[in-house]
Amino acid sequence: MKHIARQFKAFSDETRLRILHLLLKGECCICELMAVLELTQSKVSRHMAYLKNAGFVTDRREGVWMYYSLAEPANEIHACQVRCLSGSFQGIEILRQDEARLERIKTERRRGCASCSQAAGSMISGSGKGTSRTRASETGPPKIG
Amino acid sequence: MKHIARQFKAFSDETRLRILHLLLKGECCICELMAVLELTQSKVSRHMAYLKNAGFVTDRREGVWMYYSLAEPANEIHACQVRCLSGSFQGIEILRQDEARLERIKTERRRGCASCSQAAGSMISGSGKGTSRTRASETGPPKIG
DNA sequence: GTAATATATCTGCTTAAGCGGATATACAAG
DNA sequence: CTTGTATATCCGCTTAAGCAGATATATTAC
Repeated sequence: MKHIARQFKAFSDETRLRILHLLLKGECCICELMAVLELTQSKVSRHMAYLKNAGFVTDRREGVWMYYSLAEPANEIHACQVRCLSGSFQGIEILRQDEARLERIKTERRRGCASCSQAAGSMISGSGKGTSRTRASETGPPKIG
Repeated sequence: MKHIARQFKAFSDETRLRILHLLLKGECCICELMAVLELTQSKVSRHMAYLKNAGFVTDRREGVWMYYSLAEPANEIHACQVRCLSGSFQGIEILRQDEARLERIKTERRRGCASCSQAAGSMISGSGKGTSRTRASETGPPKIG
């Protein structure tokens, strides 16, 4: 009973809904979510912990990067909740925008540009580094596909 | 978007889930919910206001009594949410108990016994009054069917 | 009008969420 | 080992939820 309330509570925050919506499109890492939703690192991380705790999300480490994706539904209730969530996302403008931005960012990454340097600061302060390859992108973790 | 978060938030409280579960079985008045769930009057009333505000519940006045029931789904999202909710209630022991208690209380009412006298106090303090008919039950508003 | 009853709302309080910013941890590379 | 990067967690704060108890409103009966 408490668990059910907790599950719905996971859906009761606008930021978490936007995150879940992006995860419906596929696996994301924290830095992608930060970039798409323009949120601080701690905020994204905290919400991911919440969603993981509620059982909706799983993570996978790949080097330094954590990749998050929707968990396989544990039971019919869980599956129903996710379907319901997905249905609720129809026709919401801000979510369409998020999706477009995510695609752009994923594409940029494929072309070798790092969407993530140091959290919400050093990329801006060290402005030259944005276009030049970072060591991180050379070693390749945020490659997709 | 905010609206969706708010709707799910309506499902994120254990008391509200229990109330919604009872309303799935049919119309109830505040005093029935108080009796079944053993809650204070202000607590039930507050949650009803919340649910009404979120669009899940409508009310109907009949004399002094307010009857609450699930609102007709306003759209497919709403309908889906209610289906999902209903599915989430399967096999939860406390909800089965609530349901049984509701049936008992509705039956008692049909036989003329008042399940509601003054809110959570005078019925207990004035212990003799519990079994004797109150004026309210003589005039008959909480009759069912 | 008064009295009684059912429900709604306000008041003051406690607890939980959510936040930004700081710090800690985990991993990779040298 | 040190350095750098990505993420997680802690700290202090602010705001929202939820609560009991008190009060207000609405309706009925007289």
